[in-house]
Amino acid sequence: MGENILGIKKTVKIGIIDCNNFYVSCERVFNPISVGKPTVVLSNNDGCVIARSQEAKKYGIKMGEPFFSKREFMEQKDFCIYSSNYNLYGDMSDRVMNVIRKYTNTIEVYSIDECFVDFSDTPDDELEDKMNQIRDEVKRQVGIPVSIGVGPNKTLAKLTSYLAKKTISYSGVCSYWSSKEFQKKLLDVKIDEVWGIGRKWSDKLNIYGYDTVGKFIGMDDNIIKKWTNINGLKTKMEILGMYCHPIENKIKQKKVLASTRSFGSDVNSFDQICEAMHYYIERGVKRLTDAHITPSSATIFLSGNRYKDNHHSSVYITFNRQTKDIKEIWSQVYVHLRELYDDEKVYKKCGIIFNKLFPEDIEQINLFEQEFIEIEAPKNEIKMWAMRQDYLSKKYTSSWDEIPVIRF
DNA sequence: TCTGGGGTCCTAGGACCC
DNA sequence: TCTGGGGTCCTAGGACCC
Repeated sequence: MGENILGIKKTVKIGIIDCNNFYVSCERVFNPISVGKPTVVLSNNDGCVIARSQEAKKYGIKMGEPFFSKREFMEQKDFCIYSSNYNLYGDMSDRVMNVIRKYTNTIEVYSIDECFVDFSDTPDDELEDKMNQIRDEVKRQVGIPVSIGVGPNKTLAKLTSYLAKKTISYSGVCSYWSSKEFQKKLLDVKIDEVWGIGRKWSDKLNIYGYDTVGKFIGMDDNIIKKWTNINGLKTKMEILGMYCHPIENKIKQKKVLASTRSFGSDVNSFDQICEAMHYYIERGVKRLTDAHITPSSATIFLSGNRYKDNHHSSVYITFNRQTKDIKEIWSQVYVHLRELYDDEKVYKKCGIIFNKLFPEDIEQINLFEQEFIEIEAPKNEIKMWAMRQDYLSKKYTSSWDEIPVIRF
């Protein structure tokens, strides 16, 4: 190997390792009864489907489908249904990544269920062995099945992985260089399947007939730039074999941290909004503390049901100093929340987004620091806003009380 | 009456990702 | 009845400066 279909020399080998149906696979490790049965995992509030087993996909259950519209069908077909259990998934994700780290020094954890790795130093004739080893060891040690695609850049690694999954003979690992036939097939992939081309852009491209990878790379650069932005053009360049998106080996400093939730039911009381907002602040501060960062400003927002009365209001708050103190944050948030809240409206969601995050050892001095008037925290007793989780599995890996017990 | 040009910074909105 | 949450980045436009 060495050249791709367009005659460009290969210089790097980027792998994408992603967990198959990740949330479903996590549930199955601890609930083997679900293996072989159609299985889904639901979003917060048991709102919509966010993960599906192969069996569920065969029944036509779509990603993002509202649960209520398919609930009866799923019960009839004896589906296994789970509320999302992020404690479990986060922990399983760490375990998967740690196994992969034994095989490579260059890894970018791209999301909870996938990572990019650099295989450039692996000789061509050892690559497939190595990919198989990783896949087997993750399965053996963590119990999660993964797929691996490798190509000259991230976009082509993703495309390789996508196409391989659609191919029956595929056994979990696949290389861009495995055959010229394979590379030709990439040109027929629908444009909306390409990493970096989302719904809005693919709609526009489809209207003008640029509906496949092959047609997209034939487009004029300036047109692409005009219809999308610089990243759309980078996507074309990567499909042509250029290397535009390097692997981010270091953990990136977060720029914002959001803590928000939809309510379990509609809310039209200020006291309940306060309870919810205070709770989200507590959760957000916990995550700020874990990440060793401190905010100096935040945006709070209140919004209605986006499928009914789609109202939204927000306010940007600069704290009197950089702070992680819940009382201090609450006292400043409360004043603005009071102003934002409208008695006439019904709310479905609220939250806080912390901005201007600094590492906790760097203190930003504010010359005009003011004292704050402390506002009492709301009493947590109504909880109409609390989210629904009717199908929650246990914290098998992160709570001593819920560790699975094996009986002989 | 006529009303520059170039630069930075900030924000809102909209696209993308999982 | 019931429709997720948490991110990043780009661009346009306004404020402000000289």
